[in-house]
Amino acid sequence: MTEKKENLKVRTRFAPSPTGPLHIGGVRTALFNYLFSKKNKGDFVLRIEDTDMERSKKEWEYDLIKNFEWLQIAWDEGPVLPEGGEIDFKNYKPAYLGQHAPYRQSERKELYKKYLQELLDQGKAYYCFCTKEDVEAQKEYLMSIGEPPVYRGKCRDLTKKEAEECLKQGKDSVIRFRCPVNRKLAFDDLIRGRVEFNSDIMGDFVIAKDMENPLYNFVVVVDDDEMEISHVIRGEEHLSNTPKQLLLIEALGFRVPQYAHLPLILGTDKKKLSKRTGETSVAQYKKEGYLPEALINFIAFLGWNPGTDKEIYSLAELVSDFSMEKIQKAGAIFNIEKLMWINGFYIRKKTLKELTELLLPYWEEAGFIEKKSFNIYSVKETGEEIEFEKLEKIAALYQERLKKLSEIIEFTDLFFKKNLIYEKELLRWKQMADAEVAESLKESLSIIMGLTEKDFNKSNLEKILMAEAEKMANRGNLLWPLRAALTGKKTSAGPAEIAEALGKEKSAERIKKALSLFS
RNA sequence: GGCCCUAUCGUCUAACGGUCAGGACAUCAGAUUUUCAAUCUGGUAAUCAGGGUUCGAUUCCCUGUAGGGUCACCA
Repeated sequence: MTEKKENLKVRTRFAPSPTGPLHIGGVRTALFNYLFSKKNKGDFVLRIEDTDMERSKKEWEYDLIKNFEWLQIAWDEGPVLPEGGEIDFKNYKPAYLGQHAPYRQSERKELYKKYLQELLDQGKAYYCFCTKEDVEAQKEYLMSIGEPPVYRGKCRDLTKKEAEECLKQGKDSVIRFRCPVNRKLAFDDLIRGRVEFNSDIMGDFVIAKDMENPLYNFVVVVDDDEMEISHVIRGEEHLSNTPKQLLLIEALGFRVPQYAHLPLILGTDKKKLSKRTGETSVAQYKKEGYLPEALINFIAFLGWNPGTDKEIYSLAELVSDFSMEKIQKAGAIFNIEKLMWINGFYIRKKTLKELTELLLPYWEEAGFIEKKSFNIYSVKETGEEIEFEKLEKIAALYQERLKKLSEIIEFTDLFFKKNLIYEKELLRWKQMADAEVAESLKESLSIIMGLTEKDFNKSNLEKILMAEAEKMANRGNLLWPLRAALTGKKTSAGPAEIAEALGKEKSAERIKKALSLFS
């Protein structure tokens, strides 16, 4: 039964259930499957496990595909988004790419039925008519005496005739797998090495509610075989499902794939990453302004590393350097600090145009600007027009300050607001007296007014400003009140660059406003 | 509770059985700065415990401890 799929093409799969938003753990599993298959010139398959019709939703399936598109993780086979705009989820059906379509389990029921019937006919599976309550009570009892809580009902000894009789009477039933007694089940996990289980710990588990509703452990085995999956790479939470699947594979006469159980991604509480201990949905990270390349780079390094000091990796580089042997065995805590650092790094790497384009939706979302025509936006609060190049200048000021794109809102509101609201005290640098602050602002104002519209740029401003500032006891005496007047903030980029981005008129206006606080 | 998995700085991790136990993030100090950021320099910081095996264990073995996963008519 341990005949391996050697010499076969490498084929991996990611098989999510569309029961919620795509989460980080899912991305990691998908990523490693993708990397391994690409590294080995193989195929990567996406299969939608929607056998649980109650919990599965097409919206989630759509969300999943959308997010992978954003992450740029592409599959060779599986569902792809239909062309066109609005999605009607009631009738939503993806197109399928590949030889083994459909890739949705809900559309593959005939296949499962065939194998289910086969197991039933061979007596390897049987109908069970025990009530949920009875099974539950038995489990609790077994647990209380320290035995494995497995099904040891009587239905396994029912003759086919008796079973048929019960079926005819319309008794509630499920289909169980006849689990062999005291069988050693071993496999060589690519990450963990040899792992052994005894068949007695699982009892006769349920493989289908009925002929129409097969369950996870059964369908996985059928699909993986039918789709010729060579390597099953999945989270460690599936480790204990493996012996059940091994048994099913044997019963159905399938070939055993190679298994690789990935360490879990942990929350700060060291438990499996969940909503409680940190954001888990990819969509949320996207919304906050994490770049896909940062997320991929970061997630790849959760439980894997190339064995060198290189830490910045594109998806393509990951493919070429990936190796299963370098995968960690222990779980890894999702460390948001490092993600932020990597994200900041990738933000700094963007061209100004790219960055500005990425920021546009955030400014629009915040209600700062509105697109008017190609390259022209209007500032909503003032009605002024602002062209893309100007927005680029603003973006440039914050490129090295951003850790995530959404931060741009709090950084740049000053460019889009009519009036700034701040305390008078903000304008004071160290121990300056009121009169000194006013004097300083007047000096700045005259410098600004002294420049023509044409000469009003960062380098000219900096030259004059610094020359003046040097004359003072402390450069801050000139620079701080000016910067504070222009921005209304404790922290920001330098005054010259802010003034340039703001423009002469607006800069002057802001200084006058600040000055008015001292009269 | 049964079964299974795991264990190096706070975090992610490197180290054919021989290294001053290395790197990155975070942190601290310094340089640069009007502020913040970025950048540069430097520092603090780890082999879970106890037994073996060995000339020599972070590394191999055992026991313990701790953490995690899983025991559905979910996946």
